[in-house]
Amino acid sequence: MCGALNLEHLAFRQIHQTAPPRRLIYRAGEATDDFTVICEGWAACVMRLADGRRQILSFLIPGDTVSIAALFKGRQSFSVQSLTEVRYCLFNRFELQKALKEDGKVFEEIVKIGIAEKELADQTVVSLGRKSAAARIARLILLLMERLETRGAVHDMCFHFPLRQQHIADAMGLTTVHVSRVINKLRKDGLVDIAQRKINILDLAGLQSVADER
Amino acid sequence: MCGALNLEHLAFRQIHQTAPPRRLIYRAGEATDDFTVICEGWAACVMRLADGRRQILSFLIPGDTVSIAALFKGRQSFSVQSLTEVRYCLFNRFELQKALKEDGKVFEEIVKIGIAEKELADQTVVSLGRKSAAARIARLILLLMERLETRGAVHDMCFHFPLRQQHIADAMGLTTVHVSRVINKLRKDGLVDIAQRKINILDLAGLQSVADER
DNA sequence: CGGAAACTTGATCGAATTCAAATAAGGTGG
DNA sequence: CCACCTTATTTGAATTCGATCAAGTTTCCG
Repeated sequence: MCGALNLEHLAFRQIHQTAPPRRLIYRAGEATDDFTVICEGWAACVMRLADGRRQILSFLIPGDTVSIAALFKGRQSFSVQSLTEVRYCLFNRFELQKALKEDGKVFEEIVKIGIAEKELADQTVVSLGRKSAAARIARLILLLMERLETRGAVHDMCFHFPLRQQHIADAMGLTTVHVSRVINKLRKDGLVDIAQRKINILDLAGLQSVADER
Repeated sequence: MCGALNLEHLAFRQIHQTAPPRRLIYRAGEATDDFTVICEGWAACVMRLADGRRQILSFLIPGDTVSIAALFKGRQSFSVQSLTEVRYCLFNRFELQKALKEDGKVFEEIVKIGIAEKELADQTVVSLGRKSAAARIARLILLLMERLETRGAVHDMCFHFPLRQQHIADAMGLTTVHVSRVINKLRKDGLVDIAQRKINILDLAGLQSVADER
């Protein structure tokens, strides 16, 4: 099962691969003819700065394609790293390009994914530009929940949540120290329970109102 | 002349329009069958928050298309506002969709623009997430210069720069007060000269090194 | 010329960072 | 299964970058 991108019915060459946690799956700038879909586990698109700090552009969950840009450019400006053990599959980008020109369904699918990528990036810009640390983290959790829900990975307001505080910090432009403080506040306020790589949303409305704060 | 997107050779219905400064060209969420290209002047893609504050997602300069998403979805999550007087032209999105399926050149053109949109958004995320106010502003100026250069709008390190400090603040997640202080610092350090809606880059290397700071 | 919008400047405040250490959680080899 | 070592998380104190508040001043237009 490959979730969001439905390519099984096409007789594509698919190469299935597995990576352990914290493995570089793709190095920024490298040429590649692979188009990657995450089948299992979590990964992240990461921009590394000159001084060694990182900015995580997005988290990839099962069903996510890494980037439509790779499909047409064969190259990306960010790296991709596994967060958990990840199973992913590679399509040849030229085969897929050919297919999307011949099959309107595939074309639409790819367009939809590209648009979603951009909309997610825009949401991130709004978070980083105009939201407090607490609101950013609440938004991140809610957005991940939404995306996981469409893939049937949320049950009773609970879902697998393998992000370290370092990942949240690198995605939301914060430090781990501050992420720790904010998450503990969310805990004390009875909004979420995070433990053992799982999250339980205890008060959805409350979390949403934190996300809507400035 | 429509700059980046070359559609003149196609016999499209084009509707040319003009908007005075500070006019809403498109309201977030509205359905439309127009695909918009900026021909002259500057505009901005704007996300409005519940409390009235704004986040500018990107600036549009001559030759820019407003958004590839509009082409396929007929709807966007952000508004578009003119900053200066703007001349823009509207294509019918269905005609253009048809054309890009028939003409590989148009298809490639559109794909390239879509990828550039996403890469620009990613750069903004890095700025907002991990850069100081000075570095953000320096990066913004340099990025705008790059884009304007490809359109031949930079001469002797000078270009038209109609952004108010409020625009810079709304794009870079800052306040106007702080933007003023930072810009004056850049001035005092002899890096740039901004006056009369024009900018002159006095010390490119210096500005770049500010942009590369944390 | 007059009024509004944009910019500047100073003083104060506050959210998030930095620095430093302690504690907890996880993973590994014996 | 435990001892050990590494990686995460938590907590406190001090600092800082940028926000806020509050006037001035300048620029821009009609």
